Amino acid sequence: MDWPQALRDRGLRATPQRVTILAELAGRDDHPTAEDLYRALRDRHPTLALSTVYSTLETLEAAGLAHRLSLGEGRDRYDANVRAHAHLVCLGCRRVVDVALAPVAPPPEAERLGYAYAFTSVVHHGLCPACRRAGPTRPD
Amino acid sequence: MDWPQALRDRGLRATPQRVTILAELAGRDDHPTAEDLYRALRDRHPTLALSTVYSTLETLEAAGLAHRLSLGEGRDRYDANVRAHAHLVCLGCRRVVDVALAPVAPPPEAERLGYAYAFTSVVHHGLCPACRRAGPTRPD
DNA sequence: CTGTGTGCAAATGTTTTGCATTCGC
DNA sequence: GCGAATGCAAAACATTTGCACACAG
Repeated sequence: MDWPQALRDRGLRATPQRVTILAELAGRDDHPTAEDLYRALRDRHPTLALSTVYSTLETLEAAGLAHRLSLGEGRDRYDANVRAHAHLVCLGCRRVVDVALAPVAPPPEAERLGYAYAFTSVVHHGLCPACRRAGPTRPD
Repeated sequence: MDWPQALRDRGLRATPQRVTILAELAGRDDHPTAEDLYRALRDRHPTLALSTVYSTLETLEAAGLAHRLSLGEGRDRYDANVRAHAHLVCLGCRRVVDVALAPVAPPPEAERLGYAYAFTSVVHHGLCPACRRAGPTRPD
């Protein structure tokens, strides 16, 4: 994938920081946080600032090149998978995997209340195999 | 509703703080944050501490008397409506309303990957009537 | 009485902001 | 060269924690 081009196509400047962050995010499927990305890129990019990671992620999200996930963990995760999909979160280890998104209808209230419906986000929860084994009794 | 009893039924001490917080939360449908509740109760309950609101909300959630909503606003909201329902969030003003929850199936990946499926949360997004009028062009 | 809950203050962790410097275009 | 992006440090927030005192059961 030509990340510099993808950036310019949306009218964004293709700075090395943006390209690196976008490539790193797109290259992993573990839904990293800003800090995760920062730590992963520090070696290759010693002058990279954490605040640049934050502002870049905000920019990427606004440009539709990344999605932000707020799962109630105190920090946000990011996802370069921009195709429609749902998430499956482990209640034990908090791992997040992308899963298929079944078609969702807007709620009847949307029309009744006069909302312009936009989209729906779906987050499934469960216990992953490893956590099932680790602690069979764990509601969390 | 007998809040002290509801608390004791779950094995919790019915302190005045808990009763007041639970009653306030149950009496509103705007999905307040911890700070919102704290500010609303301050007058009636001058010695109430914000940290008590936080710990009480955590306790109520663990007891199944409240739900926590993480909508990516930087702070969490709470909801005493414990019946299964979805949420509809306005992209403009961030207002949150409860809406009907259509039946959701666990994603096929849950079984395929060996997850013990638990539950799914559904958040719809749209523009409320007021925000549609205010700014017709506003992706957010 | 006893142990749990509260209040207060300080700490923590994430995200944001201000500003001078750098660099893509 | 110009204006947008970056890096760095400091600030702003939400939330958590430690601990002495208060109170529900």
